[in-house]
Amino acid sequence: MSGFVSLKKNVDFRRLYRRGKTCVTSCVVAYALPNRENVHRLGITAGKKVGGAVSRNRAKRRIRALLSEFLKTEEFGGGRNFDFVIVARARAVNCEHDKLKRDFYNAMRDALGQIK
RNA sequence: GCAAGAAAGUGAUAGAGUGGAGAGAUUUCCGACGUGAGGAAAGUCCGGGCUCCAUAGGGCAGGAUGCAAGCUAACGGCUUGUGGAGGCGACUCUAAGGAAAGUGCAACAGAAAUAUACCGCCCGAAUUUUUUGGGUAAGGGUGAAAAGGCGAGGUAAGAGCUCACCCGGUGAUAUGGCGACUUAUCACCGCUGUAAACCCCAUCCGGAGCAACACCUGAAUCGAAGAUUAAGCCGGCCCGGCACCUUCGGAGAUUGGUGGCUAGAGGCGUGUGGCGACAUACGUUCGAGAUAGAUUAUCAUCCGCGACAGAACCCGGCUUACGUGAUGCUUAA
Repeated sequence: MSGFVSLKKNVDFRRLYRRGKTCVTSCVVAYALPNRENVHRLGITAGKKVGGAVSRNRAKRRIRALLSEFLKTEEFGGGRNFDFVIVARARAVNCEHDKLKRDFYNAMRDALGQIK
């Protein structure tokens, strides 16, 4: 995995919700903000609306896999490091992979585009 | 009807964890095992281990349990039985002590709900349409429930008022059984239901939990000692004081790390004992232990088209959820 660590503290989540650049799609909500660390950091939120423990774990796994894929693509230039918070919505559990991937990529492009 | 069990497979690409080496939050390389989610991991309803705290002994309060004998580390669990209920049957269900210790409650209906008299029946009185005093609980009607049932005697009419038989209860004796209980005889009684109302009786129960607990690191801070003048502050300088630095000791925070942590009241097989739960001997077998939390993502193929659902200290149960396929024995037609 081309590296990121997990975002743990509630303070960090609140900072992203308040100041981060955001984009909403039907499957996910993405927040992004450049950080001063030398790694990317990722926090995933899957609330009770998503489902039970099985559903929530599945949503988190799908999103984590997509992000590691995304960080390796050409269009993500690199250079700076970012904090991400991805909120999983109920559809992220069972929808088609293509749709989730399209939504996720759109959300990330949009959020990162706002920063640049 | 019962019992016991399964909980899709294969391949490709990418990734994760674990071990080692470099590197030093990220990351690079190498290797191994083919390694890894449940029957309920769930609900957190009981019980136990383990840890810390409390504890002379006893009682009250509070809570739990409630047919018997057994099994078990223990249990509110399980086994085998007893009584009761259901089913043609295989079989299933049962929170099953006490209402004859006391208190409470019993809507509506009904005359009356633990004590009574609306209609009726009988006797008397007045009036002769009826009214009124008394007796009675056979009959009517109400209700979830109405004074044990039926027959005879008895009576003005009736009534366990008396008697025979039956039904039920309590007690005593005897029979069989370790026991719950069973069967029989005798005596007394005829008493509404409700204890998942209070209550009574018997038995049991200290509290909190792995975010327990132990250790390491040691921020601000306190005390003591020391050291440097080239270096901060106090006035121009020295001394001195404060701060800084070093050492020792105290106290130890949010955070962080390590242990606790997984081989166990374990699984499987065979033998022995037991109707059985289970016990025991021997043999054999095993390996998630994460810490924002891994145990996958995507595609292909296949078919029966994939239910309920995600370990968090560990075990024994209970309860609840669950698509499909399939096994054995038995019952009825």
